[in-house]
Amino acid sequence: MLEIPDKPPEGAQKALIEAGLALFGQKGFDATSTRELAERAGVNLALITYHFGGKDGLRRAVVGEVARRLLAVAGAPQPSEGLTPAAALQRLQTILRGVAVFIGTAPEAGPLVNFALAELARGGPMTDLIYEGFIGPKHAELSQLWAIASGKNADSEAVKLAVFAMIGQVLYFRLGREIVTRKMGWTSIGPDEAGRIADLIAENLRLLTEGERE
Amino acid sequence: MLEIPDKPPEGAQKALIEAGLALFGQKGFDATSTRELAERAGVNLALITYHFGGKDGLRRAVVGEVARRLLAVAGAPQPSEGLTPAAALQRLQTILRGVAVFIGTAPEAGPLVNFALAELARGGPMTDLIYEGFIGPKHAELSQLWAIASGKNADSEAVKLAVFAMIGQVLYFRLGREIVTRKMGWTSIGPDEAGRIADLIAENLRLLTEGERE
DNA sequence: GTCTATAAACAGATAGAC
DNA sequence: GTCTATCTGTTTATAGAC
Repeated sequence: MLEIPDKPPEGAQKALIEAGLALFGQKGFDATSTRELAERAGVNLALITYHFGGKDGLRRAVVGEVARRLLAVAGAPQPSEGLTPAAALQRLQTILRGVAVFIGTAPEAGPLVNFALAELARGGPMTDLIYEGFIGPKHAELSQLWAIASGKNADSEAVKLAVFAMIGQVLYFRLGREIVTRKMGWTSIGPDEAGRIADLIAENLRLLTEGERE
Repeated sequence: MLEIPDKPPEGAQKALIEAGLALFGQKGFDATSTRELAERAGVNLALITYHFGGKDGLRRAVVGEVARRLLAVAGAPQPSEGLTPAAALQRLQTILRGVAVFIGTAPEAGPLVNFALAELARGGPMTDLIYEGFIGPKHAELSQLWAIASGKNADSEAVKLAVFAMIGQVLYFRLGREIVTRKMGWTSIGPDEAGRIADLIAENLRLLTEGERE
């Protein structure tokens, strides 16, 4: 059974997971050899099998670590009952701004998000862990906030789809990072650029939820 | 020099490109062996090297074919001068609805989009071809339409970013297809579901552009 | 252009010493 | 827990017959 670890790993395990996170995210799982992983982690090749049972076991461990970190970035879900529409909108904006700045500027965000997206796109067995541990609860929280802000029902199809569209807006700035920087004439996405992206998304949220309320 | 082919390939080359499109998109480039490619294409293994110079040459050929098909789906850019804001909005909605339905329901869309996104996320040499041949021109057209519909300047940062956010909304419904179907309680994304997604995006476009105009 | 046969390198995994 | 040395299968690429 797959689980999300409570505590960060240590020693050789930590080094291997770190190497897996970087290399899997950058080059993809299949393009990364066990020898590369061991070299990058500074440990012996045989330790992959010893600690994780094999390369695929390391993948599972990396997924668990990804879920753990995403949860930390997104913050624990908070009850949203009793919020006014304006307060719900503000909390939505705060959450998405934090995510936008994180995926735009945090050095470790690139491989982490790339790895998570690749796992999700494949729809393989790792999807479950990422979904149940992170996306499921977070989506529910966002849906409730969106429902309050827009005056609609949290369980309605419109609200659930709207939350997906909102997530897509944020993620594309990581996935299409090459395209974005090129088209915008930026050299990279730093704090300034991530801030402007966050501003746009926050404003879009306001327009969408207020428009829905009328 | 990489080029977008004018005409579809034939014979063994076509069969190999078709196999590459399906397998690269589904399993990823590195996870696909040349033997699988040859078997699926129904041709001899050695023909990959003969026709494309190796596995990586086949990847290039597949990218060219992807760009060719995406161009065909999105349609040739049309001049947008003289359009009223309402007409520009309607054309935006038509284009995005077409793309949403295509990536939601076309059987070949999954591997094709997955492959293109994987290439873009990697930011490797294939990015150039996809960007210059497809995304660049299309983004310019969408920006002009958005500018007219929202009353802003097509070269402004706000408009260019808004177009990226819009593209992200559409793409996530393919990338996160597993998550979407699960969360929505759908068994798959068929014409009905794709239509409802398109409706949402069209409505979002209206709210965003009209909101900006005020 | 297409095939068979094979080369040369690389993959992931493991036995056994320490 | 960590290491060396090695096994076994697979990978891509190619030489050469047809």
